[in-house]
Amino acid sequence: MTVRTRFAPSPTGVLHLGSVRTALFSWLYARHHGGQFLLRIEDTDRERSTPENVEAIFDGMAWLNLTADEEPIYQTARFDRYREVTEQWLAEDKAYHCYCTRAELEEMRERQMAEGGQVGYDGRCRDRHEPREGVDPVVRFKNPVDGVVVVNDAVRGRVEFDNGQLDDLIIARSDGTPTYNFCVVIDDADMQITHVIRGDDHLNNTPRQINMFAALGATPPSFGHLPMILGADGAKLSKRHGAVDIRDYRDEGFLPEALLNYLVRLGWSHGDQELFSMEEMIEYFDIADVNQSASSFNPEKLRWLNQQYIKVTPTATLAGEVRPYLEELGYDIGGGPDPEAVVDAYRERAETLREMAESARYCYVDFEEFEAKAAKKHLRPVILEPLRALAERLADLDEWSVLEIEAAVKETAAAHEINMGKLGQPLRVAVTGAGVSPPIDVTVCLVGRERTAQRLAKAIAAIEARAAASH
RNA sequence: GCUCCCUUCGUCUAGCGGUUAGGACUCCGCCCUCUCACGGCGGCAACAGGGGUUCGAGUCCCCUAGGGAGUACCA
Repeated sequence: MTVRTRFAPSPTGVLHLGSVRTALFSWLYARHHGGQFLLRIEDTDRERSTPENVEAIFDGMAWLNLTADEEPIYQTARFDRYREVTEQWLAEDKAYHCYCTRAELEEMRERQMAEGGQVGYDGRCRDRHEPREGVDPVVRFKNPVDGVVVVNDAVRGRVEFDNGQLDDLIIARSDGTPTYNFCVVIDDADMQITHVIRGDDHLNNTPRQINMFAALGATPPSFGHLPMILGADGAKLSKRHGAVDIRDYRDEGFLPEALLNYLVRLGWSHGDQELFSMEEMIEYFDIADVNQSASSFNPEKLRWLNQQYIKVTPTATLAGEVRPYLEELGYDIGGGPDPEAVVDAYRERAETLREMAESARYCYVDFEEFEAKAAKKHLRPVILEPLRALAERLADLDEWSVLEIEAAVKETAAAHEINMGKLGQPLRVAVTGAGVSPPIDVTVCLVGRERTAQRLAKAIAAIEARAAASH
């Protein structure tokens, strides 16, 4: 039997971290077993579903490269099918019309709550078929009244539910539209889904669904319920914990592989391994190795992982990835170094693409002022002569290369009998405006011959002014 | 309230009856070093509590506590 999994998001919200991990696990499971991974848009809630959210889902999945093997299924396109089953169940006495009003249901719930027992529909319309004036009925599924439903969950193990605890759920609203639990069952059956991997929050729905599979005369798929992802503080993941929308992570400069690598380790592990290529994930992933407990989202570790990926991504690829960020920051790329050079200089000192682009600002944009603290410490009169000599030396360089620049700095320092650091830091502040940058030869090379000359002149003038002021 | 799920360093996790309880992120030292990083080395830090079972329990069972989910004409 070919494995078929599905990811079934509801476009009532954007694609977020937790959904993505669910999608990833489903995708990995299918890939691991050489099966198919499908996408289904659960848009039966027409009030809250939006085309923008549908777009956000496709967009996110495409960015992450979590490709589906067949065209996506839209539940709204399948209303005829759902109606067909509803009619059939009504005819077979597997479902019934319920004429209870919302007020009546509310009252029942309150009474049950007050009595301290279980809360749920009591089935009062099971044997009351006559219509009631002014009430559009809902259709309820006749859940078995006794016996137990056993869920052999791939991650939880055997879980039993008493049918007595389950009530007759609504499968069609009074306006005729079908509801979630019902659609899921029909779709999973029709799509021939073999393995349902979904969030923990659905574990309680599973016994009802299994009962409906039976009513349909279909074999239920295997189930695997994933633990939740919590925010860093252990509370439910929300906006408070930073980005929720998966696209925000792209905007911040995370690489899709890094995000996926981070997510795969939330609730799953393969010994002590932290870094997984997509091939390795597919090869090693097993639903049986999935944890049973919820895990907290740790932004620091995601950042660390992202850097691990930045470090090994080929230069040309990475340059292509940072380009949009450089542009977004308004840099004139043509008027500065090749992004490939920036990428190689910064791959070991940036955790995100955005950070990388921001750090490289001085390569493309002239600064007005030297950073006060750095200037005070490094742009001092003592360094005036060496800096002048270096400026001259640099201006005369035949070739503007890291090697030539390195030699120029070293020889100038030696000629003035000072350490590399004594000259390097002032030079760094002069050409970048601040005290932190890649190795000085690389930095100067990045800044370019012209800007280096201008900025050195500016620094020298600043030091001269400072010297004059102190006299 | 009722039903179901969960519980190893701050966080992610390894562990599958006998371990000095391992790794990763974070943090702190040291080394490397022209700054920042990277890298290397070292350090801080955990079996929720209580009962059993067993020669022996982080590992098996029960209870308690604490988290979470569901209990919608949401998905």
